[in-house]
Amino acid sequence: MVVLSNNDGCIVARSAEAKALGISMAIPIFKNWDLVRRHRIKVLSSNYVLYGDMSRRVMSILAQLAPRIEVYSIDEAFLGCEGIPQDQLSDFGRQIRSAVARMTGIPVSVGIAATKTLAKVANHFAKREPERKGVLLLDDPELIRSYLDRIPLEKVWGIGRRKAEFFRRNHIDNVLQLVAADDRWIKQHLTVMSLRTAWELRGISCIPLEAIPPKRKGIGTSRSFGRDVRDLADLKEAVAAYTSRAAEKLRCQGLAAGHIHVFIATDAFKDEPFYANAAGIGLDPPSAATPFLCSQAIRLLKRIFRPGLVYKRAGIMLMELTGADKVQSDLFVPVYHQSRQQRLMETVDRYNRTTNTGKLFWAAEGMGKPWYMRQAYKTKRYTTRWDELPVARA
DNA sequence: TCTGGGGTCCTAGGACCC
DNA sequence: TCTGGGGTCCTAGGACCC
Repeated sequence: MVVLSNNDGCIVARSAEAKALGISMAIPIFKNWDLVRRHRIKVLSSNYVLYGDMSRRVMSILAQLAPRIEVYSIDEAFLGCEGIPQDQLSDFGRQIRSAVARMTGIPVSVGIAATKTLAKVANHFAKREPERKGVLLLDDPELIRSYLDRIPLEKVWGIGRRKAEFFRRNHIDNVLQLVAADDRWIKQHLTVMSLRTAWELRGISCIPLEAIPPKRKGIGTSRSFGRDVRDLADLKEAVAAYTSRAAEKLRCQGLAAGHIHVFIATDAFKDEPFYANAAGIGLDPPSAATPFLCSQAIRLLKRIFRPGLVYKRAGIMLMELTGADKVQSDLFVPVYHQSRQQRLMETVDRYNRTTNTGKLFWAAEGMGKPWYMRQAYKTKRYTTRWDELPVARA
């Protein structure tokens, strides 16, 4: 089985069987259709509603078991192990693994070590070495060395392809050599980011656990189109729909935006000349009202739209975020907080949260949405919609 | 024919201030 | 011949993460 990115573009997840058949990560599906048909590989669109719900379930189990939790991404969390005796850490890992499996059916792997970076190394091997049964504690210096000796540079958290290349050009071919490298040299050539990585690999914590998520700096929504978009009218609909989505995320976190940015682009893979442009404007006072944000977004779109082109992608970014209730009052302009606009938005959001059928949306988003992304192989939202519950057959 | 989306952080360089 | 020192803010670009 393989799972595709948005717009059914690239392969972004593969089952063990698909990996064994030589299907590589992040390859466009159209380059793999032969293999897919030959081996009857199941192809699925991604289903973010389902993933989001399962993620929340897993994270809430972890939050009950661990003293502290930092939810790092949809499928990863760092847990603080304060107060758990050293000789019980492996047991704690096994307990996490079995609780999550029992309550969600999802297999997880657990890496335990003195720093986040080393815990990620431990996890890397917990996942891959069957004899570890999904749990690996890295506390012994010799054990740590033996694993650092075996993990490829680019698999270390914070070292990507470019940095690994740079290290190799400079005769650092292995993580142990990086650990032994000179601090000044690392800082000079690769900034403090890599210096932190090196220290973390030596067991000195430089990246603290963040139990309270830091304030968001920007909220964006962008999509590739499911088919050619040439008309300003279609682009306006798409930009309005993306703005509406981003504004929902904004209000969900109680924020207002002080800046809005719109961008559009043609297909970079096509032979035709590539056009991409962006425009932004400050919003004073900051707002979280969809109609206002949409009107601003469409004004910006008109500034960058060039007729006669085939557009492939558009997006909007909301920035300079502040708490909606922290916005400075204005003598001449009504602010969003406690306005009729806000009451309207809250009513719309509440309706859309509590109803299962249909959705209240702005007419500017359009009805047909011909530009909407492809999702030809979508599974059901099994856990969040009454009408899409899994069916058990006798 | 068909190639994802949403983020963060750091640095260098420019423009400006006194 | 010789042209200061100490700051801030902003942006673009690059690298990384999932």
